[in-house]
Amino acid sequence: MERQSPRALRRLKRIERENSLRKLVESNPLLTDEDLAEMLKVSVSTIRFDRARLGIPEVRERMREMAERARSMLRSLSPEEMTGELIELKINESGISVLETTQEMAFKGSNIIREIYTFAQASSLAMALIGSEEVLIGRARVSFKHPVRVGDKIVARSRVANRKGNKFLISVHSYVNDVEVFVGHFIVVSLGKGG
Amino acid sequence: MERQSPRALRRLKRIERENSLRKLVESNPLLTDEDLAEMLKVSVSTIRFDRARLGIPEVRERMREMAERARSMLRSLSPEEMTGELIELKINESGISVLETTQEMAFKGSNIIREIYTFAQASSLAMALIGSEEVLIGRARVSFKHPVRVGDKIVARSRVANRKGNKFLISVHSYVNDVEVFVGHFIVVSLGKGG
DNA sequence: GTAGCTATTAAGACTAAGTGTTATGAGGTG
DNA sequence: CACCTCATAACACTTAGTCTTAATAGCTAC
Repeated sequence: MERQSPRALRRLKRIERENSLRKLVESNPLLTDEDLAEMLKVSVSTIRFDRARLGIPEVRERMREMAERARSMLRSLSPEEMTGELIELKINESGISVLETTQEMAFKGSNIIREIYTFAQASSLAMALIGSEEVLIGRARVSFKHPVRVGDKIVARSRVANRKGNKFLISVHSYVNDVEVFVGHFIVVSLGKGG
Repeated sequence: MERQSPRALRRLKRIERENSLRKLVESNPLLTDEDLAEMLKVSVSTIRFDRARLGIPEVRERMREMAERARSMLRSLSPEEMTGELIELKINESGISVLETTQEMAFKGSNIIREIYTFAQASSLAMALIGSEEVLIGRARVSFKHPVRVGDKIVARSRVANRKGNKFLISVHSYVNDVEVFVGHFIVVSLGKGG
């Protein structure tokens, strides 16, 4: 183990530092060269050379990338958007919503959409049917008939099938190109007034 | 309608521009003063004065804010994190996951967690139980026993109740402080090998 | 009609967090 | 000794601002 020359050791030290640098930047892309220099106990110049070697862009560029990616991801992942767009709504009667699926909604390394999204669209549509602010899902019986793929546009149609007091039985059928991909029956409970 | 003095008209024009500015920046926070100046057909100086009046920070600050917010939101909203953390897993037998709930997971203006998250945690835990890459949910019967609130830590316990070929019946019970908040029965289908 | 107000534009000096290039020095090597 | 690698430093430049202070255009009020 003592066979390494001091020169090789110095090189090793540099490579080690570069690995740390990579990890640091990855875990927190908002660190400036100065921050990094302090953390790794080297000068700012060294950090700059390291970054150049590793092809890591400057903090502002990293920020810009994050902000941009965030803009598109937050769109597709925010509760507002993962539930689809309401295109028809008759309170206490029926409603239709459409969800455009994107890569972010798919299983990693696959183009199959996670069932959560189909469920989220259907359940939020069911809840929207009730003309009340405070609504909760009690039970649900759902069936995923057919896998949905990235790019598919899911059309969910729902209607109130039954009502007993503040409990609504709502059925939702979702389609992709007229193929039924999902059927769900939700029991939704309205807590506030107005339901 | 002709009663307005030219002076008042000029003021109106400015206020109108400031409204446009506000909207532009809100819809795309990554626009520089130069971009904005071009869009609104005024000089960069004017944009700077307007921003100062309106208290809109510079583009880099806006970027930083977005990037920062993105970091925390992506954490809580990304499929990886909205499904909780696996803390125990016996393939084809049983598993436990824990989900820490945050404000982002709640209904707007409320501290009640959207049912989707309980469902997402449970369904992904059910899928994780199967030792196969390609897994789909066939059916599910779920019951939301009790509302979950922001800050609650949901512990989901699941086990394989039955198996017929590549179809698994998996039950999941979720608790917050030993109170059962969710029960679900999932039929999960394994497509790949290894199940 | 000239002084004054408002909105806009411009100009000057400064900042952060870089870029890219070119020294300079410290340690070790052939 | 000359040479190499690595770390550091020094210098000029960039972007997208900051803050302050003019300068101008267009109208108004006395």
